[in-house]
Amino acid sequence: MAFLKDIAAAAGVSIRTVSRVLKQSGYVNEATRTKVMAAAKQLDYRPSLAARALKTGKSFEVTAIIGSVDELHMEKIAGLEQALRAAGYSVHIFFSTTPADRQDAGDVLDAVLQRQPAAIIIFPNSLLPVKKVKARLAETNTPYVFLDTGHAGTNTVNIDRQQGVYEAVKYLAAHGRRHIAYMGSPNNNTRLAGYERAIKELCREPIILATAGNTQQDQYEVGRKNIETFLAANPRPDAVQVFSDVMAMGFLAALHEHGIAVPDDVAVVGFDNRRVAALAWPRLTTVMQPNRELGTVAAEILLSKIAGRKPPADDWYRILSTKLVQRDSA
Amino acid sequence: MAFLKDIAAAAGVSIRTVSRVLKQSGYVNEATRTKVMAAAKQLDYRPSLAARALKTGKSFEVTAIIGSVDELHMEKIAGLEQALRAAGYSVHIFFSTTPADRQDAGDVLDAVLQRQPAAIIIFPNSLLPVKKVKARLAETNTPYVFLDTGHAGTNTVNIDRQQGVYEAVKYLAAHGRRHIAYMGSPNNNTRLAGYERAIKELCREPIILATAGNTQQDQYEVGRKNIETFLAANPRPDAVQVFSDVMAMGFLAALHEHGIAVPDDVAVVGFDNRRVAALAWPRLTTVMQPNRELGTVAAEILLSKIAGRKPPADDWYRILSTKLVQRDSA
DNA sequence: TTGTAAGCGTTATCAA
DNA sequence: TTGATAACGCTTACAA
Repeated sequence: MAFLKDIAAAAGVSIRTVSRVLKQSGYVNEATRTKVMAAAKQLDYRPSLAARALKTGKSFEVTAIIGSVDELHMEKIAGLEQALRAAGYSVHIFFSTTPADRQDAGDVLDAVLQRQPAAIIIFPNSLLPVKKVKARLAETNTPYVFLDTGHAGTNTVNIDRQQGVYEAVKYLAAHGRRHIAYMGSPNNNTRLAGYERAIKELCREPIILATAGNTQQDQYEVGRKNIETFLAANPRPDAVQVFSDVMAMGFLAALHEHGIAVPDDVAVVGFDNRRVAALAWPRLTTVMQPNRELGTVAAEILLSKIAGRKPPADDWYRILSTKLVQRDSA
Repeated sequence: MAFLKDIAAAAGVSIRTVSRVLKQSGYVNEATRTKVMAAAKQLDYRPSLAARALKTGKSFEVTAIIGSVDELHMEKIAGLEQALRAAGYSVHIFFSTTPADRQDAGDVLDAVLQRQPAAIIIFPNSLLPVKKVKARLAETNTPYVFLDTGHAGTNTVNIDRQQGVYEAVKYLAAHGRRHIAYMGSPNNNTRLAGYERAIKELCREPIILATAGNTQQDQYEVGRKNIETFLAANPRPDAVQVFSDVMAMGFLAALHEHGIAVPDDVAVVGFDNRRVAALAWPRLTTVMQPNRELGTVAAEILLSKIAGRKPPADDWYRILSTKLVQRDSA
C-alpha cells in the first residue's frame, strides 16, 4: 500500500501538492503534475477510503435495506451496484425481513446511519415505517430513495403495474379473446385498476376470479383453488390475466388437471416475469417488471442527490414501464 | 451525533476513561463506569466506524464478490448477512459477472481490497483466477473463504452434490423404479458420480441421457431436446434424475407434449430446489442445496479467521449436505 | 484507577 | 505555484 506521503517522497514534493494533483484542485505546475502522476501510478496508489470518510464525514458507500429474499431483488441490486460502482460507490446490504431483524439491530436505521452511508435505498416491504424513516433521514441529511413502494410519493422509483396489466388485456383482446378475466384479490389494487380500465375501453363486462379472504394465503394455492371460480364463471373466460406468475403457476396446474388446454381453451398471462415464467408449461406469457432498470434509475437519483442537485419538478419521483413478454400461454 | 469527547465532557472524565469503559478494557472505578455508561446512553453514542477503521486499519465490513445474478445466491447472501451482522459486521457486495466488470474495476480484487474489508467471500464463477486471488489475499493478510467451488480445497465451503444425487437415486429405487436414468452432460461431474455410485450399489445398468455437445446450451433447451434420447432408450427409463431443476423443466415440457405421465410413466427428480420446483406441474421433487446454511457457515469461518483462530484440521474446508425434497414428480 | 498525547491518511486552511 | 500544519474521531502506549 502506498500513501500520499510515499508519493510525495518519490516525487520530491509535499503531501499537499500530491493531493492537489490527484484531486485536480488548484494550480499545479505541469511538470510537477506529470512527476506526481507518474509516481502515483508507479506506486499503484489507492486512497484510503477510511481516512477520507473520517475527514469528510461522508463515505462512498450506499446502503440498501432489503425487505425480502426474492430473486427479483437480486436484479435490482445488480442494476444498482453496477451503476453505483461506475461512479465510485460501493453497495452495502442490510436485510430487514423479519421483526427480529429490527430488534437485533436496535433500530435498523440507526445501525445503518452509523456507517455514514453516502445514501440509502429502501427496498419494498422493509418493515420500516416510511414516515419515521423520512423524518430521520431528513434530519441526518442523508440522501435516500424508496423503491417500488406501490403508491406515488416523492423520492421514489415505482413500477407502472396498472399500465402493464392494461396493455396485457389489450393484447389479449387484439388476439381475439372475448371473455377476459382477472384473477386476484378483488380489493383495491393497482393491477386490478389496469384491468378495469382496459375492459371499460373495450366495452366489455369485467370478470373477477377470486376466492374469499385469500389475501394472506400462498399465491400458488390461491391460483390453484381459483379454478373453481373459473369453472363456475358464465360465460367461461377464454383468457385470464393473473395477479402474478406464482399465482398463474397454481392456476396452470389446476387447468392441466382439468384437461383444459392452454392457450387453446384459455390464454393465461402472468405478472413479474420471474424465472419460472420461461420454464413453465406452457411457457408463460407475462408482464415484465424492469427490475434492473429500477436499480439503475435509483442509482441515478441517489447520485444526483449526493451531488447536491436541486430536486426536479417531480421531486425525485419516477415510474417505470413494464413490458409484455410474449411466450406460449397467450 | 455524539462523540467520545461529548461523553467525556458529560461525565466529567477524560476520553481515555470513556474509551476504557466502552471497550471494557482495564480497570475502571465502578462509579465512573456507571456515570460514563449513562452519559453514553443518554447521548445515544455510536462510534465512528470510519475513525476506527482508519486507526486500526481494519473495517467491520465483509465483501462478497458475486459471480452471477441468481436467486440461489440471494439466499446465500441473506444467510451470510444475518450471521455477520450478529457479530457486528456488515456486508458489501461486489458483482463480478462479466469480463467488463473486471475491466471497469481495474482489478476487481484491488478495488475490493482498497476498502480494507475485514474479510472477503468469493461466490462461485466470479471470473477470478483462484490461484492469483489466494496469493494476493495471503499477501495482504485478508481472511477469505470460497463458496461452492465444486472441488475440494482449503478455505472453502462446498455442497455435497454427489451425495445428493446418490440419495435421490436410492430413493427412486426404494419407490419401485426399475430403470433409473441420469440426464445431463456425460462429462466428468460430481452429480453423475453420485448417480453412478448408487446404480452400482443397486447392481443396475447406468442409463445416461444426453445430447452431444450440449455443454454451453441453455439448460432448459437441453432438457427439452433430451426427450429424444429418452424415447430411444431401451429399456425406456421409468425414472430420471435430471442435472438441474431448469433442465428438468425442459424435460417435463417435452414429456407433457408427448403425453407421457409424470410420475406414473416416469418419475422426474431435479436438482437445486429453485423456486420453480415448487411451482412446476407436477410439483418437482428435487435435491435441495443448503444455500442459507452455506452463507452462515461461511460467516462462521470468516469470523474465526478474523478472530485469529488457528485453522482446524480440515484447514477451513467444509462440505454441506443436500436434502431431498419430496413433491409430486417422484 | 485515570489522564496525556501521539498517531492512522486524508482534506483543507492559511501562509509563503 | 507550493508547503506547513491543523483537524476528523478513535485507539493505545506511556505517565501519573
